[in-house]
Amino acid sequence: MSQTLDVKTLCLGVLSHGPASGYDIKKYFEQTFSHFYLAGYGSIYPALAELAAAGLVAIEDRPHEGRPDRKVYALTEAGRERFLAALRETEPSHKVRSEFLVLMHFAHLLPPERIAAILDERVASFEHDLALLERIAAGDAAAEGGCADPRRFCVGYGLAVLTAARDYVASRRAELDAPRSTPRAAPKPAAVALASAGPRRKTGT
Amino acid sequence: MSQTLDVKTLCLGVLSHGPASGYDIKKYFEQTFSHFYLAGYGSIYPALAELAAAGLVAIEDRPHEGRPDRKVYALTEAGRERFLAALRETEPSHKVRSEFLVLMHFAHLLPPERIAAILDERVASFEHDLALLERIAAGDAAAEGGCADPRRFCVGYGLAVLTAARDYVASRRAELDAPRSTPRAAPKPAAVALASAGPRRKTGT
DNA sequence: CCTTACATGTAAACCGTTACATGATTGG
DNA sequence: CCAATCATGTAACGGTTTACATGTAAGG
Repeated sequence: MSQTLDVKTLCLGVLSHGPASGYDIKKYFEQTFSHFYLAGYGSIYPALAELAAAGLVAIEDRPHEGRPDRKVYALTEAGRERFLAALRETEPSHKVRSEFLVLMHFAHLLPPERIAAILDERVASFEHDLALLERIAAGDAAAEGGCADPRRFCVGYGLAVLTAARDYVASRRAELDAPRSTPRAAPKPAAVALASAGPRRKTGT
Repeated sequence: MSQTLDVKTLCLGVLSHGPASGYDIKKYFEQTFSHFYLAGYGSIYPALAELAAAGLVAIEDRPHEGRPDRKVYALTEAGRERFLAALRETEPSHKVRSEFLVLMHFAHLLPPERIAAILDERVASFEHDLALLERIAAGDAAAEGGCADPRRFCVGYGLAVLTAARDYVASRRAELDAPRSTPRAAPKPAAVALASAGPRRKTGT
């Protein structure tokens, strides 16, 4: 079992939906994988070159005037088999790398304005991602094709998790603006429930 | 603004809580950062060596009999400043790399048993992480020190997000065992609700 | 006019993971 | 007796990110 799925394999995966250029593949990554996998041109183009050298994809050159030739890649039978084999051997790991949470862990070392700015930015970012997913969900509902089904899991996952994340961060952000009432007084049930899921009354002062 | 926070900087951060050995630091990473940052010995030890060479940490050698000498690292003033500067310059990014979601995206290419196994494993993994966070939350509540406060945000975040993730995956897993009712009937309001984050009564057995 | 989108690629730097190497003590 | 814990480190490998390099066409 290989722990990781590299860009090369992901390119095969994208091409399993149909032929595409490197540029198209990048677009696909951005639209569909953006909330769980990232790849830039710097990894996609070399990956495609290696795949072509290995006979896993076929290239069709479509000359453009002015623009560089558009190279359209298509999965070969060998490529399809390789991709299925890779899926079979891949462990379903799930990793987060969050500078945001590290910063919040060390929040006591940062000025309050910075904390507020960080939280604002994160809420905005989550909302941006949510908007993207909602557009996809709406499109799927309209299309109603069988092919939309497999994607739905990931979209639903993203909506569920991002919503929870946004709500949590937003509620903590709101606390920063209204700290006067109870700097650390007892009840404040909403915040408590949020922070720990284990209700915990601070024995005030 | 540097996009990323490397292991070197994170070591400074851990040491800002007090002196520790490389071994201790790894433990800290596992216990406290596990759901948003990973680091192994292979990156921690070289990082500490570089930090020492740069004068950002001081080493105190504590000879042990039998065991290799325990090297306890402590932040120097220069180290503390460097860490604060790094925090100031760090963007609060937040990235996910999920082989799990990639596999689910291509679920139509995998046998149903595999899908079931993947979902089961992921639910188990989320529950493992949740148990860890709940232990921390419980410990914090007991300790009740001022130092617990900054950590609380991250623990609360983890609880909120992991709970949502676990619930979503578990509900989808349950559907696999009871798929007969509506293979592809027209409206299917339940499925829509599910895909968009609604917790959902399992249409029992 | 200027920015965005289209379109492909290379090279080097940077980092992290993995595997290797060593070895005593404690608890089941 | 075997596994886990304590404890540190190196070297090779693999992979991604970043910066560089080039150029047209359409739309605001």
